[in-house]
Amino acid sequence: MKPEGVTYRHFILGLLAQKPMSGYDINRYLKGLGWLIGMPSFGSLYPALHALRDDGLVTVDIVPSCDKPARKIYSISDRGRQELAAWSELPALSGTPLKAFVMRLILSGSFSRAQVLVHLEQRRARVAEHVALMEQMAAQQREAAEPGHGLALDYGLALAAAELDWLDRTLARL
Amino acid sequence: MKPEGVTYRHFILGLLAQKPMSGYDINRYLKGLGWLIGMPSFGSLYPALHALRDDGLVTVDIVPSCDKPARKIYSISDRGRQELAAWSELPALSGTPLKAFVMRLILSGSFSRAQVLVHLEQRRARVAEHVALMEQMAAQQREAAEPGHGLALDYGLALAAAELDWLDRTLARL
DNA sequence: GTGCGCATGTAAGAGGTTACATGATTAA
DNA sequence: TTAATCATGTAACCTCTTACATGCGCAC
Repeated sequence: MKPEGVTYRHFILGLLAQKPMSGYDINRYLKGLGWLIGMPSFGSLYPALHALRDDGLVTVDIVPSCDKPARKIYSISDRGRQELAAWSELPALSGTPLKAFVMRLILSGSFSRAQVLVHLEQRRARVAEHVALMEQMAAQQREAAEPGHGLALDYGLALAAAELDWLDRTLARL
Repeated sequence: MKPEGVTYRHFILGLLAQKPMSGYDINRYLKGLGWLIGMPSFGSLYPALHALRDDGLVTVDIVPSCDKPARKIYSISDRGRQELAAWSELPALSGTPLKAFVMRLILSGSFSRAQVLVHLEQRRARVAEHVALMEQMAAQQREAAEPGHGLALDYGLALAAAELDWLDRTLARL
């Protein structure tokens, strides 16, 4: 399997593994989670659902309604579950690591406890790496006087510290 | 001017407003800032630079070198500065608010103090909104038992709290 | 002698957003 | 009557990533 950039394909598949939903349901379910990473618009949600159906990874139940358009409830299939399991083993190496991580976090209910721990530890290692990098940069250009850069580094370090803290607390709790 | 999704165009323009750089320089400059939002690859960096040049927003200085390929140092032009000023007034309404915010943060050296404060306050308001939304969702489904969703909300709230804290401290400091 | 840092660039393809189309119901 | 929620979908467009091409110098 290829590394594959941040796609909604497997993310949506994972959501359907938690419980059968329609496209509209998924959209609602994701409200409030999008502030960090942004969430798919209908223009990518519906086509993604169609693709999953065409590939046999999900099945559709059409629930007709008298007045409104028929709801289409998607459920994950056995092949879908296999694909999802394979995907969950892949390291999250994408261009926007935060996005990949948050997606896996949301899906963690479908993964084994061990798998979740691996993801959290991988993320911890990644963040720690970047903290080291940022501290190094901050030290290097103490008087380089690029004010925005300094502000951004400060912001990044603050968020990273909070994230490491959360990761440690969460790892301890499991 | 249209709202315009997250593009590197104005971001790169803003970086060149801080100091003249080559594409390779920009890439180096951005190392370490990418962990949150991801940073442009050469495949988008160089074409963006060419487009800015074609539109007369930047000028190029070719610095030949005996062995290595000639470096091309880009500098912002007056028209570029105008465009950048106009862009900085726009509210950051894109699909990935974090990305838009971090970009403006990095560029804050090119903005007026007042402008920076506006950006920080807008961000504060946004994050506070989402915190309210997340708390509401967390309260609603206390026993809904969607474990991943709960974990993601917890994560989101932790990061949001840290960000609000940073924003308040930074706003107070200016 | 293999890989990395320097330094620029192009082309194909993937993937997403925006805007549109449809249409009933309900609240301000 | 104007707007929002419910509910699905398509198509044009835009942008970015990936992979490639080139080529020197230096370190292991």
